[in-house]
Parts: sequence; structure tokens; C-alpha cells
Amino acid sequence: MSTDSSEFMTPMMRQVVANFGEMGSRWGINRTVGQIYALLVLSEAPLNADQIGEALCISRSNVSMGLKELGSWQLLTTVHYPGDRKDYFNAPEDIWQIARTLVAERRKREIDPTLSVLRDALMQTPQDSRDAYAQKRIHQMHDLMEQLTQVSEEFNQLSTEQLTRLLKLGAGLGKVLDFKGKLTGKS
Amino acid sequence: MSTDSSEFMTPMMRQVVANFGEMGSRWGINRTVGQIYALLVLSEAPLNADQIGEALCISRSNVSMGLKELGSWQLLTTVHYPGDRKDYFNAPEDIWQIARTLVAERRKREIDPTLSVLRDALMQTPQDSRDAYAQKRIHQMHDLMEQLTQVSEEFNQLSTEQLTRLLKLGAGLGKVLDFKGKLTGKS
DNA sequence: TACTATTTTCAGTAATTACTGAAAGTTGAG
DNA sequence: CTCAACTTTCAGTAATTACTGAAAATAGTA
Repeated sequence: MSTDSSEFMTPMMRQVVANFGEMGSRWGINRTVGQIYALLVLSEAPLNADQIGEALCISRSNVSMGLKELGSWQLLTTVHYPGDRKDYFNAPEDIWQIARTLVAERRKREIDPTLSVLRDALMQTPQDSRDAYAQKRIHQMHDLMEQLTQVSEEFNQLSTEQLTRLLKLGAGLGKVLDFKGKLTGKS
Repeated sequence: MSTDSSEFMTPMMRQVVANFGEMGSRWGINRTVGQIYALLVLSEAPLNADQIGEALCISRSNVSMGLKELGSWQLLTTVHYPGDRKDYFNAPEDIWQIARTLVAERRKREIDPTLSVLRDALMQTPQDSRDAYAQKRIHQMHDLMEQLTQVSEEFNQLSTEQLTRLLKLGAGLGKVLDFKGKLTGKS
């Protein structure tokens, strides 16, 4: 048993892992979970729970909870080695696939329920002028969220190759838009 | 002084405000700040800090901190009424402008610093094979984030009208992409 | 079947984050 | 300048969230 954790992380990895922990916590993901995932993304070989705990200096049970969370987000792959009963984890190779999964899960968990609350509010009969105005705003928010949702669905259906191409358009997006608007002649 | 807070919120508003508080906390924004902002979005008339506190049953100082936070995100407008020294707050009328501001601020605060950490790591000379692999992954993450950043910049430069048009394309995004790919003949 | 390696759960505790009231700060009017 | 109206700050406290170790559960092996 080694007392340091340099067996699994180089200084460079450490910096990036720390940053992703920080970043996660700003986006409502607990720090440890962010660090575990960064570690798995950066490690070529799959790691088992003990190795993750040692690398990040966290308890075995904390690792277990973190992995459970990441698993529920569909962000892990697991492998097994003959003669070793431990589970070994890593992140998918395709980084864009990871992004797609994240977008899809967050939508399912956070956007969809909110859309449902907004729709409920829109079904109600306004009781007074405050409700009337509120409904106007709720309608705007609902449309905004639904449209962004549709775009994210599109996004998630593009292949990684298509996506790369789309994003390379870069500064041309506005132009493509104008062009397409004229082309179809719609609205 | 009224003991209930129904002066500023109808039951319908209450539901939506509560939901945005919840939602905020899942995205790393404190519940109260989310609620304050939802209240301001749904209220036609600008509200002062006392009114906000009464509506949400929170202390005056908590309102002050929440407004400070929202102000730092550029999400508020303020007005004053003659003979009244209080500040009155509300949210911009254009809901898409609010979304643009949110995207721009989050990028500035959270994405850009991470990109900078990733770039630092890429500048370093890999110490061993783990570093070599880690750099490969860091490179992928860097490119992904930079490309998404560019798209968000594009997004933020479109007018609300253009944006609406773009999002109405809906299921046509993939097709526009293929078309444009052939049109320009590039890459 | 019993045995052991491994993972998960969970009650208690630690750490973090949010909130409050009191005090200090700011600003405009007279 | 002084006063009053209003806002902000901040130290202390409350509430929430994260983490741990021990115990329970699970699953492979013989």
C-alpha cells in the first residue's frame, strides 16, 4: 500500500481533476462526483473503486455513492478482468457522446418537469390581472424552454461527425440562417 | 401590514416561483435567488426589496444579497418613482435577452476559466504515458468546450427574431447542415 | 451449502452554504 | 450639516449537503 496517490494521477491530471470538481459544484453536481468522472475520463485504463478512492483521498463508501450517481446518468462503462471480481470503471471514448448524454439526462430530470409545471399554470384560468400578466410571461418561458429542448434533441441525434461539421461553421451560423430562410420561403 | 403574502403572488405565481427556486438549486443557483428572479419575471410592476421579502417570506437582508447577486449577473432593471426613495426592480421584457445574458455570464464565469486550465495542461510536456493519454483527452475536452463556446457566442449575437426563426427550423437542423456542407464544398 | 470478496446502505458527523438581525454605511432633502 | 429613509455588510446561527465507518447485503467459488 502506497501512502501517496501518485500511482493514478500525475500533477497534470491533478490540476484538471480539481478544476472539474470545482466546476461540477457550480453546476449543481457534487465536487467529488465531478472529480471521479474527470479521473475516469483522463485515465486510459479502467479503475476500480479502491483505486479511485486512493487517487482522490476519499472513502470507499463515498466512491460507491459517486459511482452510483454517475451510473444513473449513464456516464460509465464497466469492465471485468479474469480472476478479479472487482468492477472496473471508465468513461466512454467519444467525448461528444458524453456531452450528448449529459444534455439528455439534464433535460429529462430538470427541464421536462419544469415544462410540465409551466403547462399546468397555462391551463389554469387567470384569477385577476396579475395572473393574466404572469401567464403571458409563463407562456414566453414555456416557448423558450420548449424550443431549446427541441434544439437539444436535434443536437443529440446528430452524429459526432455531423456535429463537428456544424460547429466548424462557426461564425457562419447567422448567414446559414438567413440563407435557409430565403430558400424555403417559409415564415 | 398584511400577514399573508398574497398581495404580490397569486397561487399560480406561487407554483411557478417555487419551481424556479427548485430548479435554480439544481443548477448551482441558490433557491432564494431563483425565487426572487421568477417573482420579478412574473410581476408586471417593478417591486421593491420589502415587497420581495414579504412575498417570499425572507428577511430584508437576504433580499439584498439576492438582488446583489442578480445584479452582478446583469439580470435586473431598476426604476424609481417620484417622491419614493426606494429602488424598484424588475426583469427585462425580452425573455430571450434574459437567456442570452445567462449564457454569456455563465460562460464568462465558468467555461472560460476551465478552458484556461485545459490550455495550461496542454502546454505542459507530458511526463509519462499517463500524461500522454490524459493530454489526448484534455485536447478533446478543450475542443468540445471551445466549439460550444463559439456556438453560444453566435447564439448571443442573433436577434430575438432570428433566433425564433432558427429554432422554428426544428427537425430540419440536420438537413440544413448537410445542405450547407454541400453548398460551400468546404471540408 | 458455507465461505469470502466485494459492494451498498445508512445513521451519525463534518463541512458547506444559506439566512438572519443588528450595526454600519449611503444618500437625498431640508 | 443633520436627519431620516433606505441599503448593505457581516458575525453568528440555522439548514442543507457531503462524507465516513460500520454493518448489511450481494454474489462468486468450492
